[in-house]
Amino acid sequence: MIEPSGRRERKKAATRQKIADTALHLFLERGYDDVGIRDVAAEADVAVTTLFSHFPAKEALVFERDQGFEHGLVRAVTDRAPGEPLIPALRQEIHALVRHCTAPEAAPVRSLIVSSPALREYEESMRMRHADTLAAAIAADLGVPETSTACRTVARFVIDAYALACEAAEPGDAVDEVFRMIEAAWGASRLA
Amino acid sequence: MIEPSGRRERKKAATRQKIADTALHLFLERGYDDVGIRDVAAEADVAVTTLFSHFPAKEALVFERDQGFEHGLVRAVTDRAPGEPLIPALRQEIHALVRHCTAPEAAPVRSLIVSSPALREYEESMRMRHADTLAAAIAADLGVPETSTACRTVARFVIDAYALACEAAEPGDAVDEVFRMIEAAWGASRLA
DNA sequence: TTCAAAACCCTAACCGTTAGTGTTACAGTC
DNA sequence: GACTGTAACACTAACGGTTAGGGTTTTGAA
Repeated sequence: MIEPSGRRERKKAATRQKIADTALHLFLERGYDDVGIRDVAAEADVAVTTLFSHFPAKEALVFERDQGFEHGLVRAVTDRAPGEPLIPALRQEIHALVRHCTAPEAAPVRSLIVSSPALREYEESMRMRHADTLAAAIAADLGVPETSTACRTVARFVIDAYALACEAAEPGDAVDEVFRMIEAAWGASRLA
Repeated sequence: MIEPSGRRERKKAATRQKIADTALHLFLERGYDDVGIRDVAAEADVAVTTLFSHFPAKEALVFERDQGFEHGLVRAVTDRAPGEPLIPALRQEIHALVRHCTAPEAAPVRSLIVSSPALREYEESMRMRHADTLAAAIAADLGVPETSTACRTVARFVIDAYALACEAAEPGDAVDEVFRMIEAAWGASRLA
């Protein structure tokens, strides 16, 4: 109940930031597989255990900037104007997210991820959790049970749209193309 | 070019089988996390290095029986009667696969997988590779480039159908429901 | 018979991750 | 300002999956 004020919070955030920055820097410099956790910890001047108290796994160091992905999707559902249809709102959000991750300044990190199976797997598994969260948000918004197959399906499809577009030659066009398909799929479900 | 005849192949297969059987037995008995690779190797009476020359990772021991999943999907595309439409063929195949994995005798292995995050993640990542293979097969069948977004999309959707149905209360109904959506999505793509 | 390769074994390590056990620095209280 | 609980951090040592290095046996073929 007592929320810590000021310095302690800032120091913690600074430590976390320093670890993430150091890690990304080393990874980009020497490659993900050629930098060990012990290297990162040493360079960031923290103990290995401290590193793991801030991040659940080595891979998480790379996706530090990726916060807000899940939150953004949920908000696209919950915060949309009354009467605004679901799918276009999600389409717009996915457009934004895809632009963000295919931006030129994100290219080094992207190629880092693509070049490491461990990172690709980790990302995929993150996205699946996001799909579950999104499905729950959609179900809540529509007032149907969380286990609704249609909600879970469309949530997965939306995450697929993101993944496919990030790998496509023309990401923006890919989003539109996949979303035309999603729109049709949603129309064919009982909940449309 | 020279294919080894007989005994050597059989012995290798037998070793592989023995490792997989021993592993599954131990996992079901004591739980996935409470059985180490060294336990499995000792019980199967092989060296740890031998085990890893047969299986790429601990998780793979659990999915040994799962061979044919990918192959079945691809064959559903390539071996269908001339003129038979794509989606219903895939629907039928997914129905079969879902029945197989929700069958009562598969329940212990299923709950083993569900209860272990590592196994769930490994399965998810396997399925994604299957989606890529399926996408390539569909693209080849339709004579379009492998990078076709519509093909890659529908392949992912089909894999989603499998995953969603396996977790659904009524797997058969879930397959049908998701495939109604996929059918609509496919119809909305340029390739239909 | 001889030979190369395949399959296997053993040892020792690497690396991500965690448990156990302190130590320090801060926040709220007196 | 001293006191105290606790959050953040450190250190050591280990665990468990995985791999490298290097050797031995089995097998198929010349």
